Amino acid sequence: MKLMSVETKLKAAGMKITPQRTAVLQALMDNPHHPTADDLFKTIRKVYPNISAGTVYHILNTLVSKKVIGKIETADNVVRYDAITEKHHHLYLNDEQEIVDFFDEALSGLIMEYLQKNHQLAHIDIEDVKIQIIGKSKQSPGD
Amino acid sequence: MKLMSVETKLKAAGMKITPQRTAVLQALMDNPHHPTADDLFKTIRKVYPNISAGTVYHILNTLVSKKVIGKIETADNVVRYDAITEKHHHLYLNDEQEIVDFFDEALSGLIMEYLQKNHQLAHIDIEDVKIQIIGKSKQSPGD
DNA sequence: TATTAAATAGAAATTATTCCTAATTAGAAA
DNA sequence: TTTCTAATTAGGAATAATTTCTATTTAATA
Repeated sequence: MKLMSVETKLKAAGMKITPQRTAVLQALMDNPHHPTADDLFKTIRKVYPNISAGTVYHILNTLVSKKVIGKIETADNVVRYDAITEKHHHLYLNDEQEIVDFFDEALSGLIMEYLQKNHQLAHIDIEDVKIQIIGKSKQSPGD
Repeated sequence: MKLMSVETKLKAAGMKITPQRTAVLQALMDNPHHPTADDLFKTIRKVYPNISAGTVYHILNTLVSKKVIGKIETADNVVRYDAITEKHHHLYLNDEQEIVDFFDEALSGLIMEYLQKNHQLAHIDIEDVKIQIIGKSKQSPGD
């Protein structure tokens, strides 16, 4: 899964391979900072100057719906994307300036197990549990 | 904390008490469904017909910055608000159609304790941990 | 009750995203 | 290979959510 090329991923999702899709998915895979659609648009336009913003948005939506990429929740009104589809969590640092991936399968398991016992959740089919760790870098002198 | 009136909350935050602010905070406290700014605007306008949308947005921003209310993260591009500032988690049900509060201090403590030991987080000052439980109501016949 | 800094109304501006349509193109089929 | 066709894209207009602006109003203090 992790090592699939852009084209393999697109094919696996049953999507036609186009230069635009290749560029969008590659740009997202190359950027670990959970970019917005506009971030990606600007990056791609440098090498592919007449790609349309609407196309980038459209491709991102398709990739999300086919579960090739993920969306990230943010407290402002921009959608961020994530090339990593393996279950993982996020570290929201310095007032959401930075969102860092955080992998810890043991923790996910621990929580899942704990939640199974909760009667408030008895009638819920739990699909996923995501943890948001909100914090600040200790060395940052600000505030 | 929980039982403070709207006016007490505003005063405690060092904010002037205005009818608009009172209406916005009261409307949010009366709505457990994590409304958007526009939801609140429409509700308030019924009883206060010439309140301005800009004012509602502005008041909500002020309330968030003074930590009188909270923002909720969503995967689409709308900001939702939460009158409850006590630490709690959220249940995202049926593809985010519904966001339900979930209180479990024991779980929060468990996770905090677990995370303290993680060396990836050694240089992070953890301020909060939020859990998003994504799931579906079992009885829902859809999909 | 007068003063003044802060708050609001209303509208315009901005930002993020979606929608629309004609032109193009990837991949299947011949 | 070439042809065909449904899917994709460019470009721009439209929409939605939110912010900004400015003149007017108002809450709280003196």
